Amino acid sequence: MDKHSAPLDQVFAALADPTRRALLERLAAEDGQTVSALAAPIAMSLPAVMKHLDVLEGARLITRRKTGRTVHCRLAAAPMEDAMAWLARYQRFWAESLDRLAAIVEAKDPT
Amino acid sequence: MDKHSAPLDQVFAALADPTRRALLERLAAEDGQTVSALAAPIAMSLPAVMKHLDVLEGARLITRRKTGRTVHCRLAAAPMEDAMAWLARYQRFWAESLDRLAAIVEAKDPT
DNA sequence: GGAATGCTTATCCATACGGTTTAGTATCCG
DNA sequence: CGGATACTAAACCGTATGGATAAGCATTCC
Repeated sequence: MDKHSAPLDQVFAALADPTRRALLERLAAEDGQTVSALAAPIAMSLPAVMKHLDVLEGARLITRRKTGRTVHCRLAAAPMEDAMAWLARYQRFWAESLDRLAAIVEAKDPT
Repeated sequence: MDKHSAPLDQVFAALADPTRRALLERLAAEDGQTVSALAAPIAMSLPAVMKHLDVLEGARLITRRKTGRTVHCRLAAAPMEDAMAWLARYQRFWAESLDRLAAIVEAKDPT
């Protein structure tokens, strides 16, 4: 189940940057965009965007394929599944705190 | 809904370190542990652990309360909900690829 | 009061990160 | 062939990160 995944370290680190999250969102909206198409709307030099793509590829969140002189990027969301699985183990804690809050509210107002 | 949350940047960055994830896991197992109790099993200086706790507190993933000379840490999982919400938007992409795989398998074996 | 405990602060260090500019390599077009 | 296009590589820079030590407070205990 983690053949397509990268260490959580790299996945979470990759997701910690807003530019990189934006790149993923753009690929989610339209997959297979070229490097320069992705870079165009970003107020940043091409090499800087390249480095972000390197990080995303390192975390296996995208794949790149060169055809001719253009490189197309594809979203590879699989590692996010592991990240979500990790987070899901804590779901009960925020749910629980809501329950506790409800209990407190209930106790304060015994109708 | 994000009153208790920190920017995704900080949450994901906090989660990107294995020491910090381990600290969260330990608090999930037993909440309210003291700083030194948390630090004890970690092969690292106390100040180093302190800095990790600072990062976790900065991401609002824990809270600290001092009583006497001991400080107790409590898990505050709420920001994880935002992180999961962000990831959840991509769930269809990994689900989709599984569907595709299923379709391929099915096509290859037309019984 | 004095010593031990529990945490914090300060300083320092090496490496990683996020950005820049400049230069280089393919590839396509005319 | 020559030039434009699309990306890549290299060098550099400031700041942040993750670690270490050493010293500094409070607080509790004897």
